[in-house]
Amino acid sequence: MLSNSAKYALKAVLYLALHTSEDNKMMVKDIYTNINVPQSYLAKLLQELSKHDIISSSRGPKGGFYLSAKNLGLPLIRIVDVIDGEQRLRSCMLSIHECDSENPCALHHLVGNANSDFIKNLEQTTINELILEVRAGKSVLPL
Amino acid sequence: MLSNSAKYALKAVLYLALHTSEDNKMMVKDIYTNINVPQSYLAKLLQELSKHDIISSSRGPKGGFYLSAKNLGLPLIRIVDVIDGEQRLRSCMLSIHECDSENPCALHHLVGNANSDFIKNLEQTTINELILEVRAGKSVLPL
DNA sequence: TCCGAAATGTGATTTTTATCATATTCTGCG
DNA sequence: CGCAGAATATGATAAAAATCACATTTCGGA
Repeated sequence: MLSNSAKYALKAVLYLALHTSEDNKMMVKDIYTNINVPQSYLAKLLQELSKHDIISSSRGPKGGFYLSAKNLGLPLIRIVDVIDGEQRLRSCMLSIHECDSENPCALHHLVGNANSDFIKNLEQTTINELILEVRAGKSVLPL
Repeated sequence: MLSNSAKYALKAVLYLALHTSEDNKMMVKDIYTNINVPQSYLAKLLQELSKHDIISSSRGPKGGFYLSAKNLGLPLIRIVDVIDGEQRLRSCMLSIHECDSENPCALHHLVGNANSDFIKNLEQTTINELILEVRAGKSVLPL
């Protein structure tokens, strides 16, 4: 469903959302231990996210990664689409091309709306909204 | 969610369910073209399924793979558990161990009951039930 | 202006998954 | 019995995903 990379990326972004801001950046080496992702792998992922303007960064001393207000408004789907590509999440359970709700493959009913609901949620929920829930204690981030 | 192998296995089993029986067996070479799975890869998967008594087989001339009445009564989950292992399907969206509905991780709500519903369906639906739906025209198997 | 701290870019290595190939064993039939 | 047709066993190769390593660029501050 989600690749390891996408999960890592989500974790990292959520962590940044909780702990950084424009004037409180964070370096990879201070992040990776906290979210339990291999250092240089995380570095690569963050660079990718940064390149696609999903997170922000600045180099040099006092530099690091962070989330701007603008970044916080992005829907979660952006993260997984950038890392996994848009296909992966949206492919049919049996990887059959001609499968949709009009012409459902045999497993379609079993999945039900599971997958499409999940995608819809990822599209409609912003990073910020998710963080608000965490702060409100409605969910947890035991990264 | 499901590995390629698991998808292949599901396709193969469904195909066998539709087209074989105790006295109408089928060889890999007559199956693989129909379900669009590489021949020797399919062979390996069928052997694995056979070893775990999910499908039946017999060697020699007039031999091949088939589904017995007993096989038909198995729940679909058996197929994916044998091929993918029991962990894969059941791991949390962020691969966080301590994540369940009691103590939901941040993404838990986004997935909603999607995943657990799917698993439940796989557990409760037998191969035969699925095939009946296909025969009744309620769903399609464009393998 | 120069040094060091940080991200960035590039590519090599390892591990897992998918795929292919081939030798071996079993079994029905003449 | 013996041969040919089938699954079974084993392991080699290819491709993709995950991981690691290091040289390069950029930038703030002394």
